[in-house]
Amino acid sequence: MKTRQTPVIAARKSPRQARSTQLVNAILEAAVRVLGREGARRFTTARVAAEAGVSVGSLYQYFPNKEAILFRLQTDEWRQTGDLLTRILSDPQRQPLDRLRLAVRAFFHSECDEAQVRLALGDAAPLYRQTPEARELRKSGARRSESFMKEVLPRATAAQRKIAADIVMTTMSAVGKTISERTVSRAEVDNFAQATSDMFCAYLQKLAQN
Amino acid sequence: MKTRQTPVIAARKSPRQARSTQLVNAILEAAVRVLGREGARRFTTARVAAEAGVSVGSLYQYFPNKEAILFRLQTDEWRQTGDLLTRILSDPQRQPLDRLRLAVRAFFHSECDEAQVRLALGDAAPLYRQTPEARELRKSGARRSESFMKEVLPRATAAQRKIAADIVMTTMSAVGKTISERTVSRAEVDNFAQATSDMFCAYLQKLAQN
Amino acid sequence: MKTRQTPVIAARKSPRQARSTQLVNAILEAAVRVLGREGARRFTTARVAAEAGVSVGSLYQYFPNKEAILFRLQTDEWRQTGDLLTRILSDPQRQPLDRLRLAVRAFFHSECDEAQVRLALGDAAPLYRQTPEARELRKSGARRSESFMKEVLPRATAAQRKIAADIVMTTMSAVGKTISERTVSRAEVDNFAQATSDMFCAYLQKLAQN
Amino acid sequence: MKTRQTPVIAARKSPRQARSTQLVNAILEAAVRVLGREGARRFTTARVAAEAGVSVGSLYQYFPNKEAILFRLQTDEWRQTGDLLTRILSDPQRQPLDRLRLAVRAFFHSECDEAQVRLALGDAAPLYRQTPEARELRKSGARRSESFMKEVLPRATAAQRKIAADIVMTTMSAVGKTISERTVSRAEVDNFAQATSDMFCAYLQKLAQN
DNA sequence: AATGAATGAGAGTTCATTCAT
DNA sequence: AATGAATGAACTCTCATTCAT
Repeated sequence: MKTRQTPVIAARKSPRQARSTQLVNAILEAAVRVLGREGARRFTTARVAAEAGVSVGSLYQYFPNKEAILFRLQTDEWRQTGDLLTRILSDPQRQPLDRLRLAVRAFFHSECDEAQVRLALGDAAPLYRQTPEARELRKSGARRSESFMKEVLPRATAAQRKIAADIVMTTMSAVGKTISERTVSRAEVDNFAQATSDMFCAYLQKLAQN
Repeated sequence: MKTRQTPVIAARKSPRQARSTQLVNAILEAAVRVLGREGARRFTTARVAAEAGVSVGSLYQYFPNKEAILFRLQTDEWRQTGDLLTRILSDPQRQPLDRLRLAVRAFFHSECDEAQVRLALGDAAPLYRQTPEARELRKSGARRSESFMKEVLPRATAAQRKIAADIVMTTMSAVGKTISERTVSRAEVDNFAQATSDMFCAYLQKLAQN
Repeated sequence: MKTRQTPVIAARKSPRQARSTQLVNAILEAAVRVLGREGARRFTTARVAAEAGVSVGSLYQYFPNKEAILFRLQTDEWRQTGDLLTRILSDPQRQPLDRLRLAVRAFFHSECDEAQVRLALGDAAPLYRQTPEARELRKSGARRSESFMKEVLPRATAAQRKIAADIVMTTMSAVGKTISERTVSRAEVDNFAQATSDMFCAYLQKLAQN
Repeated sequence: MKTRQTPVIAARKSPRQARSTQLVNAILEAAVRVLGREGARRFTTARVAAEAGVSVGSLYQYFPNKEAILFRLQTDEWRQTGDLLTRILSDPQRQPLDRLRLAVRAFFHSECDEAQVRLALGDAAPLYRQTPEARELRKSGARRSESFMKEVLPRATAAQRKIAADIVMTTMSAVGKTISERTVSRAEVDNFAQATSDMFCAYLQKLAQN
């Protein structure tokens, strides 16, 4: 048949039993390995199934299609990163801008871990982009970021905070992705995180003055 | 992406060369249309050839493989954008930071033109990423940007200027790509360009103070 | 993919050149052999291509999908039979009811030729039923039949002729198909044709009396 | 096809048998629904089992394979229709030809009920055609029909009656199937039944005269 | 008896590339 | 130089059936 326009990517069944969960995990781990080793182009259901030591049929019992696997991988990743950022940005022990610096650094490093997989996942983005779940995660990121801005820009209007939040988050994520694509050393990543944070801080301080 | 046009200098070439150039252009233009209309997934040599009114065989006479077409498209695009930025950033009539603001705006708008094609080209990136030409173009971008920084940060060290140039350019290009993926109005793009410029200016002014 | 709802079954290209025509014919003949030998269930594009001594790719150059092959086979068949019936039913040399008797006999025999293939084609009907072309052919059959009824029932109303035409044609085709499914001898087919004709004649004569 | 119901005699059976019967009926009812809703192409054991609220394994405990389900469905249907026809055709209260008219009408309407399922069942015919049971049912139909002909054609030879019975039954069933495939209104079905009966009566009356 | 996860052959279809004409 | 028919490996996904639990 025919190629589906908007692919269905919700997981096929909620793995209630331990066995299922194991299988799903085995598949996801295999997917990461295939993606890392072979790249997005050679990421096929057959290869993933073989790598997971599972039959294609079983794979399709848990994921309705190839996109669903990639989507799940990306979603898990986004959720993890989101949690990390939330934890850092809402730590009451530190000054807001210090938290921001830490967040940038942590985010950049997390992006650079398994850069190969991330790259491949990015390459596969056309397969899962524009799904409701992706939108939802973006929104929750926006909420987190705006609530952080309340602390940094207490006197700004909601609109001002919104744009500041948007620009900072967009920049962080876009730049993080870019540097993860250049294969760079930890030190270089730190430098980049430093510079990026400097830029954010300069910007936010200036906004706070007005 | 501006519509490709047969360059005037083609008239000077031998008939054979002129023919080739025409063909190559026809193919490139067709490729843009196919990419825009069908997306990266359905971008096939057969479709491009048909769209160009040319046989597959002829296509392969001018491009060794599918990737080469995409690469050429991206390269041309980068070159055009690079020229645009060079022109704006080196305009002696305006203050450096004003030039930067103009550059960001122009770049964002250029990224948002034919966003569909750009997205598709991005999706196709795995096919041409990491080629020497891509590297070369990045370097020349870096040079342009560093020379601009000499004007803005006259007292900074080369290393400082380098990192500032890097962060500004990386941010501009990554953010530009991101917003071109969200389908947004001209006004929103302007807002984003404004905010991004504010951030750059705040950062560079702070650096200039030290 | 995905299974297409209403399949596209128009032939992919009009075989202008002799080569193409040969190929198309080779494929159609191979299809008949596969259908006859393996049945509708095992009728696959791969098998047809192999039987035709052609690659799958070539097959798909001439037929957009599997259904199209079956549809073409059925269409050719219908057209042939339609021509045969038209020829017989409009022969001015014979009495109308004699023509009808001949038509029934010819039709039943034609149905019983290659009964195996016909059966398989019938089994495959769900794949091509309800296409515009199929409808068109049914309509042209109805026209032929109604014009024949003008001769047999000159004094009947259009509505009466229409229903007579419909019932006779429907019966002929339905019964023809049924007896081709029972594997029967030529003599038995003749007997059946005789009886069916008797029934038609009794009916039409009675109608003509009123 | 009437909705299947748990027969009253099930109460007399041992609990084990009752359970089996219930399960078999649940599966058969589910099969009808799947066939009607999804068509022959998508009629799968998994779907039937799910629809019946039963595991695939259980399904295979009662039916050796997919074909068996369809066969059973068709068989039941044939038996029901056969009973209906027997009842009508042997009613001593009415004239034979009136009974025939009633039988045709009842048969056509029964064929048109759940036409979707019947169509699907027909599409699935290759899976169960040519089984001994199918043959047996056809024979019993022939017997019923020949015994009816004894009343209508008392002076005809056995051979004459045989062929008359055959042609009438074949026509009725073939035409019934055909009109159930065209989606038509009750009124149209009545018209068709009327015309078909007229044809049968004209034929049989003529035969009776000789 | 009942379950339903697992299997894996097999289906339809696409497409980059070649090469005889 | 140009054509475009031909190739066939590769891909995604389905489903009848089995069998360990």
